[in-house]
Amino acid sequence: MLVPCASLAIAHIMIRMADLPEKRIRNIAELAELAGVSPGTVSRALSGAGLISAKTRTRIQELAQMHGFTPNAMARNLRIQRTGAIGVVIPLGHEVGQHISDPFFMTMLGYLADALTERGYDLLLSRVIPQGADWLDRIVDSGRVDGVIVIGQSDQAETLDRVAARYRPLVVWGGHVSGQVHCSVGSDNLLGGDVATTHLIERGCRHIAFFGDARAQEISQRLAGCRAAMQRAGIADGLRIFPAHLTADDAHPNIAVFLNESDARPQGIVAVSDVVAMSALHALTERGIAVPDQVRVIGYDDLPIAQQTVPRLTTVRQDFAGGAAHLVDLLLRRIAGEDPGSIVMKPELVTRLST
Amino acid sequence: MLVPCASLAIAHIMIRMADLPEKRIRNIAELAELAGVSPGTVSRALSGAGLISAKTRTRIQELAQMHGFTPNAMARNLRIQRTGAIGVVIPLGHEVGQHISDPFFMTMLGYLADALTERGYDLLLSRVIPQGADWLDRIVDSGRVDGVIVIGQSDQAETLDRVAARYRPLVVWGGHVSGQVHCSVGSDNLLGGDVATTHLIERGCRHIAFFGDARAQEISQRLAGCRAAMQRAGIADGLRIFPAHLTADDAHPNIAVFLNESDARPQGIVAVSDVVAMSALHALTERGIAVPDQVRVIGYDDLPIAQQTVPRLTTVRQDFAGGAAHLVDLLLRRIAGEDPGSIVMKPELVTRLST
DNA sequence: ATCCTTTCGGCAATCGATTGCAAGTTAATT
DNA sequence: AATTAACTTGCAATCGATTGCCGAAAGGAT
Repeated sequence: MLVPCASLAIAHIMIRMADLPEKRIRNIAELAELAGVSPGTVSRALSGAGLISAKTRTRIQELAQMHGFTPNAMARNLRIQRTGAIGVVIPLGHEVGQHISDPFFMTMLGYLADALTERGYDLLLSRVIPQGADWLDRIVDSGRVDGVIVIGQSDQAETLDRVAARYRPLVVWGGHVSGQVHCSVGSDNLLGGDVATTHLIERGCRHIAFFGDARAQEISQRLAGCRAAMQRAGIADGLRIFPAHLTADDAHPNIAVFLNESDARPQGIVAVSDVVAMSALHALTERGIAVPDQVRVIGYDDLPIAQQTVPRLTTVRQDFAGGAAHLVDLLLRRIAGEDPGSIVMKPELVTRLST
Repeated sequence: MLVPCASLAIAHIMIRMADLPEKRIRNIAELAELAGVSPGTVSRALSGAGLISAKTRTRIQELAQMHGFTPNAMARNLRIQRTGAIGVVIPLGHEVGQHISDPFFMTMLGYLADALTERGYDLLLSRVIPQGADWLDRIVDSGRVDGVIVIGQSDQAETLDRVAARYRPLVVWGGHVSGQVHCSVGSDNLLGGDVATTHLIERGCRHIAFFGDARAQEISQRLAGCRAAMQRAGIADGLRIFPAHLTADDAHPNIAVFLNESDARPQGIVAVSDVVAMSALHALTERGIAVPDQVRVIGYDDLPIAQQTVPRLTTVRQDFAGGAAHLVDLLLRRIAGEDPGSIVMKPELVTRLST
């Protein structure tokens, strides 16, 4: 059966050419007629399971292969009442400008694609700017997906909770707050913010700037962690907040403005993502401010780019691979009828050269 | 009609709670019974078009809204013979290690998601490692999509041509070669390689290293352009080729090895992507080699990260937004039965500080 | 050779929405 | 008032695969 790829391809072409003039098999009934059996039998033969003799099965399977026939997925879906697809939604709520090409989304998306494909599901990607109250309702009620994964809570916690109350197969990447209705997977943002800030404090920083837009739930949690750490160190009033946008393009000029205005330059910067941290690094380098000697910078996420910056970025690592696996796992269990709870993972400090 | 979000949400919940005990509408027939009309009428009312009196239409639409009913998409798809989804395929052929989180794919994917959503299509994402000859056949024959966009030709030109010969709604992002069967959109890679190399030559480089794996079609074209430029300058033997992997993680150590081994250090590096260029920058910076003073580096793509490197990366810009728009446009025209040809866009030199 | 137990395979209903055709209703015209 | 025209709506077939149920055939045991 094993032949070199090239000749296999050629064989394919020849078979198709020979078949096309003859007849193109469009559905199970036609193949059944060709094989001299009933449509039901063909269905059983192709779907693997079912009571059917081994020889008819292989005969029909070979016939199907020869004619390049695949049963129509839509008809199948309609009958068995599942689509085999999972919706992955990226809500761009609190920042209209945030682009899907943000490496954070993409890293997550890549892992999700892998995990879902592995389990035999397709991935239906939706990028939505949540407006009105029913953006999520439209997706879950569309009947196109068996379940939905939402990447990031943005500022849509209410909507998520409302939909989760009636639609079980919904899992969200993001932070967890007590009383939350929807099932979430994410790292402990409070702890993460604390760890980052504590690290800077240990390095001697007393004036610290937090770069991030606290309207998003995850980020406000990190900010709370940051505050807690400073309070504990007795330097609560050394904190300044700069609502940096997450878009790389926007962040840079804004940060430059901030550094100019800021009367007391911070000794440390807690950035809400590696992308923002990278922009900060860039702005600092450009005006000749040495990192980490004059200002220390810590990022969040530990995306691949964090290792490519100059200097390499100290950051708070989120386990995206593990998170994606959990998201898929919880979702499939919910589809199966179980009711698993949320998962909160521990973030991890990765010390490199920017602090 | 305009009420604050919060109260709208509450109203929603109340309506649902009131309805659930009563009855949940599962299909058009049930809604028809409730409204005292036939299923056909309901279908006409909800699908917008069709001859139906305005008052029955609004009555039924309001009823549907009240019960949160949306017609089943699978049944609809089966009947009208279209899925409303476009498959976007990322073949990871020539490099098994290449990850979907590569910013190049993601930038493209973002633009495609926007363009498709705008036209009312869903995006079904497939990340495949092409093995066997029928990885693409399986996708186009699955009956789950109305058309397919393949991002990157990788080393799969044969397969693409074979499938394109029988499956019309297929468009590929990548280079164009004469005699190619499949419809492609991409920039002129030969010209791009030439432009990049010529730029380095003008800056005084005579020994140039090409960082890229020429097994992929697009890349071999860029290499050819690079060769042409050097030939024209009469320094054809100043070219060295290093088959860098595109993965950021892999590239860095490999590049380090190359710089060690390489007896005559190149004066210029033509990188096959911004990601590879970034790795090169990093490797050079780490061993104290000044860019651009000792070695000049030029990238390819002009991804957002190209502006965030230190020094800012000179690169050959590909117009991804325009490319994505073209991909979608050509695909929809092919679905509609037209037969538009391939598109080759002009790459553009973006001079920054790394050369 | 007969009867009983398995295994195979056919029949037909079903999933839920769409749509051509025809019947029914209302409005308009002479 | 009668006839025609213009709308609405209902009926039923259709998209293509799946699956419960039942008859038929095959194999085994006595």
